[in-house]
Amino acid sequence: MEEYFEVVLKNPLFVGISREEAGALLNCLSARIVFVSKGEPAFLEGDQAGFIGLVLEGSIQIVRDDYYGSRTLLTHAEPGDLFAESFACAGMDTMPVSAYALRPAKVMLFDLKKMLTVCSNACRFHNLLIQNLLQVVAQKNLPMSRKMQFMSRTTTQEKLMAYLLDQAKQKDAAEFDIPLDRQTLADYLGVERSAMSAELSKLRKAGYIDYQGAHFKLLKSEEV
Amino acid sequence: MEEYFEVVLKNPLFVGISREEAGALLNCLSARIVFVSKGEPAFLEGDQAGFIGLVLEGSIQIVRDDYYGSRTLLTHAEPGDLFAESFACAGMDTMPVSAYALRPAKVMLFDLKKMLTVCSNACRFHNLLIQNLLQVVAQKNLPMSRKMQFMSRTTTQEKLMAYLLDQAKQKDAAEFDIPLDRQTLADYLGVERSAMSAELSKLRKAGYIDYQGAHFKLLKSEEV
DNA sequence: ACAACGATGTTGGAAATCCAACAAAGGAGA
DNA sequence: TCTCCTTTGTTGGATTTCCAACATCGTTGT
Repeated sequence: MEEYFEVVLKNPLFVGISREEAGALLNCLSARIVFVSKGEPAFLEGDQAGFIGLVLEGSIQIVRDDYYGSRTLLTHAEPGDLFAESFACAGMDTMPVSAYALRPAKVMLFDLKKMLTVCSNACRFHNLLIQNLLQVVAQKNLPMSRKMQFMSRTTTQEKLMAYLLDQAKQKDAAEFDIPLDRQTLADYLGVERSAMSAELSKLRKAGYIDYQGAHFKLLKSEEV
Repeated sequence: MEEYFEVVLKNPLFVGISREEAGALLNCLSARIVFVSKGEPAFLEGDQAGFIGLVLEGSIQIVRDDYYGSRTLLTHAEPGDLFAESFACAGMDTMPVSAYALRPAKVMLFDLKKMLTVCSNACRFHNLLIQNLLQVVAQKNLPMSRKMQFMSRTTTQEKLMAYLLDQAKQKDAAEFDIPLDRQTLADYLGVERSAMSAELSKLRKAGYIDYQGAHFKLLKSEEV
């Protein structure tokens, strides 16, 4: 167990917990470690929910099979990442998704109930943990609703401008660097890369923006 | 205060709290009621975060002003609805959005700290409240990520099929009623209504689905 | 029954997007 | 420096979507 303290403690769920306290805490939560062979499931849709996973080694893919059985990748958890926490915290009784090991994986599982209930040992961690958990779950909301704002615009130009204006606002400057390359940005906005590049060019020609590589500049203050 | 117990208690945040307990609880949380005139802000971007709002009367709009000041509507809270809870729980120090009263409004404000900290009276509610809050916040994630799955498909047909397959799965039946009318569905999927209607027709002609009004039937089991 | 209205389906041209293929630019390594 | 390779930009044709306008259908109210 001890060899994984570092990976575990770097997760935001455990901020405020020291290495010395980790052992007692994990024990109190009756955390258990599970080995998952490559391609095998960590859990399957329909399995009982109510636990939170943390990847220690390898990687876990969360997938959803549709009505006819064809599969969509939802997320991807690497060492240090939590998974299934939204489902557990939302109070679902069974999992609406499945989780498979993309590579041979070790995952640590926590029982949510244990985390929420003040333990008999009256250890000081529960309150801290619950606040951390709340924060972790809440913080997932923000980037998602932000992304939705961009994606729900109709044209590629509008998506781009919404994204760039948001970046400008975050940096509080009309000139800034974006953290995504073109391909990643295109995927993020849900458009095709080359079409997006073309639209960027148009926006530049029209005098709305200027850019070079990842560096962008907003020029006009009118609506686009 | 008492006259609002009904609105307050119907919110999922307070499940498990009886009408008799409400007074003590709200007192313990030092909940305060604020009146907001039509068009006035309940709070502004940059204001200190750390509180949760609940609409008692009227309605509140959450808006975001972009870098140049043009405004986007994010959400809309009616009596009984919470607002700003994600920002507070995510631990943001200042609000990234503003909230205005669309109609003259009364809102109840809770200090998040008070909610998270076990009170000196050792009242039994805090634990319950925190769990409820966690659940409320987590449950916001699920519909959002679901919607994202649909919206991120490239073509309208794919969006429609993804939506319909999801409905089929939820109802666990190849035949089911959808809860949205065409216009609402189009908005939800981020496409244009008439174009969507046309695509529905094509899918029917191609033999993938059949439908009449809100009643849909999946026909082929191959990929679309 | 009839008119009025809202929701849905259909259609045709304009516009935007996708897609594939290629050009250009920039970096990393030999 | 010179490749090789990745990233970014450009282009043209096929496809899809948007948009506006209108047709159809069912409901509601008179």
